[in-house]
Amino acid sequence: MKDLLSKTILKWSETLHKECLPHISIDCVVFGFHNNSLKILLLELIRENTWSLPGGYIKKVENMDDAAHRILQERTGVRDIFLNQFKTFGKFHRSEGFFKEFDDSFWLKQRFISVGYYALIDYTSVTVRNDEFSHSSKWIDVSKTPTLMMDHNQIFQEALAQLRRDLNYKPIGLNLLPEKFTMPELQKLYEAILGKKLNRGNFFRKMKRYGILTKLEETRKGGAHKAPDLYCFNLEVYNKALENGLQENW
Amino acid sequence: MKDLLSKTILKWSETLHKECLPHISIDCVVFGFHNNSLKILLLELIRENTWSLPGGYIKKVENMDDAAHRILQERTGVRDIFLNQFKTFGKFHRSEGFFKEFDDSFWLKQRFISVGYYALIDYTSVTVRNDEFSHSSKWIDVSKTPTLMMDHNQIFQEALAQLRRDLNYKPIGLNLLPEKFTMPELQKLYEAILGKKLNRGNFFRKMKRYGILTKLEETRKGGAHKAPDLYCFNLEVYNKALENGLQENW
DNA sequence: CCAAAAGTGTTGAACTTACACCCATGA
DNA sequence: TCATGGGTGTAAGTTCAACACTTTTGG
Repeated sequence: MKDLLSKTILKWSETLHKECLPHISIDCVVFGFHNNSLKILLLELIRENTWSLPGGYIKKVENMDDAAHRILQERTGVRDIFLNQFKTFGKFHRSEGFFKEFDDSFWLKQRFISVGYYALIDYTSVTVRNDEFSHSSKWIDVSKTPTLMMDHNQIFQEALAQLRRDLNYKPIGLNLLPEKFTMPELQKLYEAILGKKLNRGNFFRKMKRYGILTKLEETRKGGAHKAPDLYCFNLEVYNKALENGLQENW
Repeated sequence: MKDLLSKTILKWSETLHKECLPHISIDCVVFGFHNNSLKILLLELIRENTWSLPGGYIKKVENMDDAAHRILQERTGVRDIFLNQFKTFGKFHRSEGFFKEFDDSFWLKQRFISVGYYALIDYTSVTVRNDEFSHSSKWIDVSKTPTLMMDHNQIFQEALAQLRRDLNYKPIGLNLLPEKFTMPELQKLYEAILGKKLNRGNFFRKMKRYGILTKLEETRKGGAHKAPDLYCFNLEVYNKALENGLQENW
């Protein structure tokens, strides 16, 4: 076991042991929206063909939610990320296999219970940074995710399911889109999350009825066709509406 | 610090240290339904006026979900409890205060991140057992909960909120009611969870439309008035219906 | 001019809410 | 007989799905 990943983990073991709580980790499913499709941020580890969700550990004197924010800020450069804790994964064997051939003294080989968060990020505001464990970070379409390490595929699937359930209860559009967006973009986002086509006219009317959008004076110039109107969210109405949830049936 | 609670904790410290994962605990909000009102199971600790949610720790070689089941089985005697993990609580200061005056060597004084589960139990099938830390266990109406230790009031509130959201997605009636029940009982359960009155005729029609109930030949004799019909759930239809959720609007 | 975007109209079905009314029946 | 439970009727209002039609406008 002398590959680069092993060496890197060994190097970090002592620091992690000193600073972080043992047995508890955080895994993040970071959603972004680009080119009309929903994507998640995946890391390719410095060991070949090993994909992982971004994650990290909780410092001994740090709130758990703060740890999740810190982990993602280090990774994406974005402050004030919208984060939602959705489930904690605690199977005894969940990381078995992955660290099999590592030395038992490796801090990362201990049993971990992992708290899952999903994050919503405006794709355009992210500059991904790699760390010592990962040589590349990529946005991957949710329908084309590769096999991930440990139980990360399951964690991702549960995050996506929760995202769907949360669509009418959390400011999902607000956090996945840039400040200004067009109606077709918003519709495509909803379609991507729900995994089905929606009727344009009805979608328009429904959004209008909610009253959560403010139509701006500007339009988006430069496209090949008619310039679509730009909208932004009316934060006051949006947040108030979410208290009781929007409509259920799509 | 020589009161009974301190002594008991000290006595258990070594065993817990050997057998359980540090820094991780489980707290359970156990819901039951009795006398037309929704109740939760609370423990009165052997220190006076200290109320707590039932909880415990995860063994080093045990799945987290199994730990939750074990903890509740020891407490209630019920196997196969319906359990739903709803949120994990990880504030750094969440247990601060409570163990302030305890010796630092106490295993329970370390920082804990607590995984919250809510449980649904048929009230009639429970025989509560106390343990060395609690001298009594009581079912308390959700609207009359006392002040609980640490952040347990918050944990309870979040469990109740999640229970409401889950009403159309989880077999909540099935797990809170005895096998056979009457339509007024089912309606009272829904009213208790949602915290509002529902129209009887419409409730009846809605349940009928779902097709999740099977009307039995028997009636419940012995009441002061007309004997109400007994129903049970049609498990096949019920489970299938829950896959996509029932209706939203109550 | 064309294709995309914006906006409106319509229709039937389904569902909700809020009543009211009738019948059955156990003690 | 009377309070409770069971069951149905109805009317108004809302929402949704599906479809079609018109208008606008950038390049």
